[in-house]
Amino acid sequence: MTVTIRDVARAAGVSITTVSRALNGGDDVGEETRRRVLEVAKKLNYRPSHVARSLVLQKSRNIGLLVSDFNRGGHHFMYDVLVGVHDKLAEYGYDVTLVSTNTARQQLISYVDFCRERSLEGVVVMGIRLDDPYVEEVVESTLPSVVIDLPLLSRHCGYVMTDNVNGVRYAIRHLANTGRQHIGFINGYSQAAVSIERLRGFETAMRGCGMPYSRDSILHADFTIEGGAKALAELLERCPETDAVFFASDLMAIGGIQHCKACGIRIPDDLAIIGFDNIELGKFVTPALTTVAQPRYAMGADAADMLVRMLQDDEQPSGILLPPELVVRESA
Amino acid sequence: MTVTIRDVARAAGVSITTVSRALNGGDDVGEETRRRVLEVAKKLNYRPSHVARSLVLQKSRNIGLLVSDFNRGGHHFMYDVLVGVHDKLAEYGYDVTLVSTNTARQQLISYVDFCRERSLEGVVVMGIRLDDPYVEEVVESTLPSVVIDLPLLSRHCGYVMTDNVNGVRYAIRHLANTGRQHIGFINGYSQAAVSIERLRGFETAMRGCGMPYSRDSILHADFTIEGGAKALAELLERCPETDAVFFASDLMAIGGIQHCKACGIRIPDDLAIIGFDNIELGKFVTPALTTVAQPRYAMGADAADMLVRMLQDDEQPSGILLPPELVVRESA
DNA sequence: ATCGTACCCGAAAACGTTTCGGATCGCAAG
DNA sequence: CTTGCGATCCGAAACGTTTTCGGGTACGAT
Repeated sequence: MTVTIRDVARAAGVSITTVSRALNGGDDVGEETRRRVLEVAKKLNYRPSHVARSLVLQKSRNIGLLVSDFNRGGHHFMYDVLVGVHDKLAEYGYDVTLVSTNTARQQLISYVDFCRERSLEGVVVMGIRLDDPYVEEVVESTLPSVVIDLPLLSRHCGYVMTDNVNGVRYAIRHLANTGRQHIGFINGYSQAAVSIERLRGFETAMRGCGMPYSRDSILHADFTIEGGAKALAELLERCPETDAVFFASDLMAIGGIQHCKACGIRIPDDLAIIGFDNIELGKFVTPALTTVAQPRYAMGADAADMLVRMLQDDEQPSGILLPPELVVRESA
Repeated sequence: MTVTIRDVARAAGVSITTVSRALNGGDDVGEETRRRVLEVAKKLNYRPSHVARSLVLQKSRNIGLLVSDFNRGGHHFMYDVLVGVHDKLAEYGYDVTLVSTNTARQQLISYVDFCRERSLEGVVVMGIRLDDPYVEEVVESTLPSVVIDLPLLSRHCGYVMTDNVNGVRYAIRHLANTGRQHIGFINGYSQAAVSIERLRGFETAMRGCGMPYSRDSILHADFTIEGGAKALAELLERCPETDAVFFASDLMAIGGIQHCKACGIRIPDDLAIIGFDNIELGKFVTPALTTVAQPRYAMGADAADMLVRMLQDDEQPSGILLPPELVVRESA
């Protein structure tokens, strides 16, 4: 049925050793023989079996893409990162297999064991949170891994994330430059690593602009539209003088916009709004959302790149911060 | 380093044959022996090597998810389908590896060969078009496959798609029921299979409602926002009496909305608009978009399900039509 | 004593590769 | 004539499993 190296050897009148060498560019095979072997291999449409090769080489050239929670909000984010990871890995000749944590299978065994079973050489992790039970495993295991959006660094674990601190600074600076005086901040789920970073960014940026702010003007929501709307309502009740709000995600910002529409608050005249993420949606809400863009595809590609360098050149893992970009539209 | 079946055998004082049998539930192994083997295996944290097993069983329990063009518009669509495919396959104990057609690697060898190299047992295909060179390969190859959104049926190839005809009918019926008299249709890229289906749906639905329409009121665009806007402009020029438009995609419909805003056309008073896809965006544009929803996750899950049944029970492939749903919001 | 019958268990082949350590040959050098 | 050597090739082991086939043991019946 399937044509093996033995078939090629027989058809070319040489040993399988010679076929292997001829195909893999080994040096001790005659020029004439190599030509014949290549020709026969092509005629038979021979494809070397990756699983047999993996077995003997003890390398699968296969890496896992671990998605901690597949059906969480950030579709766009996940998808773009995924494509970035795939493209870069394909470029290096690696395959990628999907690994999710929320299927019944993975509940039973640890994800490291899951990868060991499949001889995955490494793994790119995304969608994980600080309070996730996986964090410990990722950090301590010897399985090479790169985490997206969570600053985990160890002997075998690196990370790539957006430079949230500077991203927030761009936003705050823009608000200050356009004359806003009382800036509120609606942050995300407090156990998300990005929330911590963005809070730090907010505080340093405010201080950098010499702008006073009170604890009252910093709220937490849950990254959803409804959460954003509710949080904004509370913020405005606490601090009625607020004339600008920075949301830690576009979805929450859109919730904010909806709240304003419902209350007759004019954007950006009465209140300026800036989000974070640059989801496609933001371009189409009215007013169009000013936001901080993350280089999603690049995050995936860079993560893959770092993982490959760890595997091939056994480079030390590192932490990479990718520059965000302020996208000014109508809402601020 | 890694613990193999041999280590377990040694530690348990039995042969590797017995270990294999004990772990896989073979029947001719003593109860006491089995207990001991299981215990030792657990203590050593033994994980059977999938690649070794794949080699001897000649089955990889691994299926490919072929994405014809990763970075085309339909992010949401692709992602949801992907998750559906993954979840269902995980449930059955299959792994899924990503296969894309637009990397340099896949340009060199056919996708069937790509799958053969990796011993993939089957493949779910999405994002493919009628004029795609892959179509022929998918249909003719003996590699079990299920195609999303393209009605390809052969000995080893089935498909699952939304019931576009009925989806369109729901939309048209809604427009007719709300008193619209002159309905236009802006279709997508003509080589997309769904476009053909949707055109068919439009024609039968219009006839079903006893509503006259001219060829002039049917236009083609390219599934993009800009394309939708331009197409609507031309439609209104050709047929100024138009009081409702059905777009073959939400993105194009949103383009239509933008055009209306720019021209001062009121929605839905002057013009009713309905889209197709139910992308997240539609909920947030103003006016909120009325649209036909596709069961994206279910499409992926059903495709996976069918593929597994082909593999395990060698069932014949079939064509599955999933019911769409009309989501009425503000634009019609 | 012989036979049959369960019941356990192991040796070895097989899956398709890569690679190590020779083997053969021709030819130049001693 | 031996020796050495480069060039070219091959045999066989190894990777970690599953499975076929057969061997052994114990026990009861003939």
